[in-house]
Amino acid sequence: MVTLKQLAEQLNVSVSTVSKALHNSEEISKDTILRVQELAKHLNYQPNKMALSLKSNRTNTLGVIIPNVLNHFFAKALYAIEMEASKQGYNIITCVSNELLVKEESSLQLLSNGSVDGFIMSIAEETQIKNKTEHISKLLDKGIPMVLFDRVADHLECDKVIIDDFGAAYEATKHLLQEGRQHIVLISDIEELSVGKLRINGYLKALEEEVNYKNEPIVIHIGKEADVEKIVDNLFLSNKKVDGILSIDNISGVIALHKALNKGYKVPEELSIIGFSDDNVLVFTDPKLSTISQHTFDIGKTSVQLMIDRLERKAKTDPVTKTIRTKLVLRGTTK
Amino acid sequence: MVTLKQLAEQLNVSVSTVSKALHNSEEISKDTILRVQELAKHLNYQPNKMALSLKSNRTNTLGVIIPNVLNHFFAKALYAIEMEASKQGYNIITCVSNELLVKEESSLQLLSNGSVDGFIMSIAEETQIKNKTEHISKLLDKGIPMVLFDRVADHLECDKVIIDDFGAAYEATKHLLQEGRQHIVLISDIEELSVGKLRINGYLKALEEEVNYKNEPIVIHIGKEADVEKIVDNLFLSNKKVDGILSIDNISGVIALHKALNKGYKVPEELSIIGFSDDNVLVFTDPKLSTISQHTFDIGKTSVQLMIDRLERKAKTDPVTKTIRTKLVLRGTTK
DNA sequence: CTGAAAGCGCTAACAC
DNA sequence: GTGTTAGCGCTTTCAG
Repeated sequence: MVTLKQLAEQLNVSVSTVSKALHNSEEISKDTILRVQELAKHLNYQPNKMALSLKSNRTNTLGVIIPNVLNHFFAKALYAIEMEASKQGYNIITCVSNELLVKEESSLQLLSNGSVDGFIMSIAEETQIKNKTEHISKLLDKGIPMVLFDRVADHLECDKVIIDDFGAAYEATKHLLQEGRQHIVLISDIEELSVGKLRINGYLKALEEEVNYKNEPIVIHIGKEADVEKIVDNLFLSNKKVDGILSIDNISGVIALHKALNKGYKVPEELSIIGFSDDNVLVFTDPKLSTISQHTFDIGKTSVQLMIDRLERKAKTDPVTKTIRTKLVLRGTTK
Repeated sequence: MVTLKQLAEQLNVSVSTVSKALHNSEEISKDTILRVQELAKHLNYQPNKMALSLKSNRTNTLGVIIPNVLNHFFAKALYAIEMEASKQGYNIITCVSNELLVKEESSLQLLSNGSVDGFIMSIAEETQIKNKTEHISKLLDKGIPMVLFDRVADHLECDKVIIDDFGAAYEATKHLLQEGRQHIVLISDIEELSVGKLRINGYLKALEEEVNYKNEPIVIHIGKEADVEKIVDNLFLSNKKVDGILSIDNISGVIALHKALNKGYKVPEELSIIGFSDDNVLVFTDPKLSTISQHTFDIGKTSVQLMIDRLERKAKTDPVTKTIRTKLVLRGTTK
C-alpha cells in the first residue's frame, strides 16, 4: 500500500501538505493540490483504513450476527443488510452463531475490540431458550449500539426490528376459519423462540374467538432432532380430518404440502395450507404454497437504517422498535 | 474501551510495563504481572484491534466476495468459510457482488485499503461473461493473496478451489446411459459460467462416447429473465420422449421433477432426473432428487485453509489448485 | 525490573 | 502556503 509519506517524499513536500491537498484544503495552493492529487491517482493511493479508524475511533463497519445462513430468512436478511450497508458506505463483518450461545458470546466479545461501530443481530435459539442475555446487556451498558431483528428479547433496551408475529398468525388462522375449516393444526419447529410463541398465541386466539369452532387447537412441535417427515406423516394418520394447516416456520409448510399430496389429499379443496416465509422461497411446489410473507428485505434494510441513524446522530435517543408489516399471500394452497 | 494508558495510570506504572506484563514478559516481576493482569481482567481490557493492525500490518480479517447469498451453494460456502475462519482466529468481511462486475470491482477496491489480509471469492456472472478480470489481476500484481473458488478464471495466477465439473457431469450422464436412457436432456441456467460450460462438455462427451446412443444431445438454456417453469413445461411438450434429465444448476432439477410428476411421468420408471447441488438442498421432494453432490462445506473450508496457509507462510509459493471430489448420490429419481 | 522514545499512517492544531 | 508537532493505542528497542 502507498502511504502519505511516500507521496510526500516523491513530491518533496511534507506529509501534512499532502494530507491537506488530498482533502482540497483552502490552505494549499491550486498547483500543489493538482500535483498531489495527480500522483495519488497515478499510484492509486488509498488512505489506510486502520490508521483512519484509529484516529477517528470509527470503523464504518457493522458486526452482523445471525443464527444460521442456511435458513433462507437469515440469508435474505443478510443480503438486505449487506446491500443497504454498502450503499451507505459501511462494510459488514459477518458471524454465524449457529444457534449457539457460546458462539454468540464469543463473536460479540471478539468484535467489541474496536472492530465495529455497532451490532445488528438476531438472537440464537439456545440463547432464547436459556434466556441468557447478560453478554448483550453488557455491551449495551458500555454504550455500543445494537439493533436486534426478528428474534429479540423484550427486556433489552436497544433498537429492534420485528414483525407482528401474533397478528400475522392470527390473520392467517382467521382466513382458514373463514374458509370453514374445522380441524386446523399448527406445526412448528420454532416453538422455543420468541417469535414462535407469539405466532402460536395468534393461532390460539383466533380459534378461541371463533364461537363456531368446535375442536381443540392442535399444536404439533417438531423437535430439532426429530424426523420431520415422520411427524408430518403421523399427523395425517392420527388426525385424518385435518383440513387446515398453519406452518409457522420456514419449511414445514412445504413438507406438509408434499406429504398431503402424496397421501391423496386434494389441496386446497379438502385441505388448506399456509406457510410462513419470505415471498420467494420454494415457489416451485404445485400448487404453490400460500404464505404469510415477512418482507425480509425490509427487515434487513430497516435494521441498517436504524443503526446508521443512531451512529450518525450525536444525541442519545430512546430505543426504537419498528414493526414491519406482513402480508398474507394467498396462492394455490388456500381457497 | 479501556486502554493500556488507563491501566498504566491506575497502577502507577508505564504503558510499556503494562504491555509487557500482559504478554508475560520475562523482564517484568511476577508481582507486577499479577497486578496488571488482574486489573486488566477486572476492567475487561481488550487490545484495540485497529492499533494492533496498524502496528503489525495484519488484520486477521478475510474479505469474502460471493455473487449471491440467496443461492444455497454460496450460502453454504459462506457458512463453511465463516466456520473455518473463525476457528482459525480470523474474521470475515462479507460482500455480495450480486453477480455484477461493478459491485465486484468496488468491493475489491474498497477492501484493499488495508481492511483485509486477503480475499476469498467466487467470480460474478457478469464478470465471467464479459471476461474482465483486470480488477483481480491488479490486486494479484500488488501481491494481495486471493483464493478463487467454484467460479474461477484459468489465466489468473492464484490459489483456486474447484470441483471436477466436467467429470461430475460426465459421470452423471454415464449413469443415465447405463440405465438405458435414449433421450437425455441437459437443462441449465448457468451456461454462461465457466462451471456451466465444463458441465455441458462433460455431458456431451459422455453421449458422444456411447455408440448406442442414437439421438442428438439437447441442451436447454434458461435465460436469466426467463420463465423457468414455462421452459420446463415446453420441454415436456416438445420432447415427449425425454427419459433422462440432467440439471446442472441448483434448482432446475427440482422444477423439472415437479413438472414431470404433474404431467404424469412416472419417476424414475419412465424418466430419471439428476440435479446438481449440495447434499441437503430441497430434500423434501417425493421421490427425492438424485444429485451430484458438491461437498460445498469442503470447498469453503479448503478455501480458508489455502488462504491462511499462504498468509502464515513467509515464503512465496506457486499457486495451488485444489479439486474437491464430487459424489453422485442416487436417491429416488434414478433407477 | 521499569521507563522513555520511536513509529505504524493519518489528521489537525499550531507555528512560521 | 507550507511545515512541525502531537496524538490515536499499541509494540519494541534501548536506556537506566
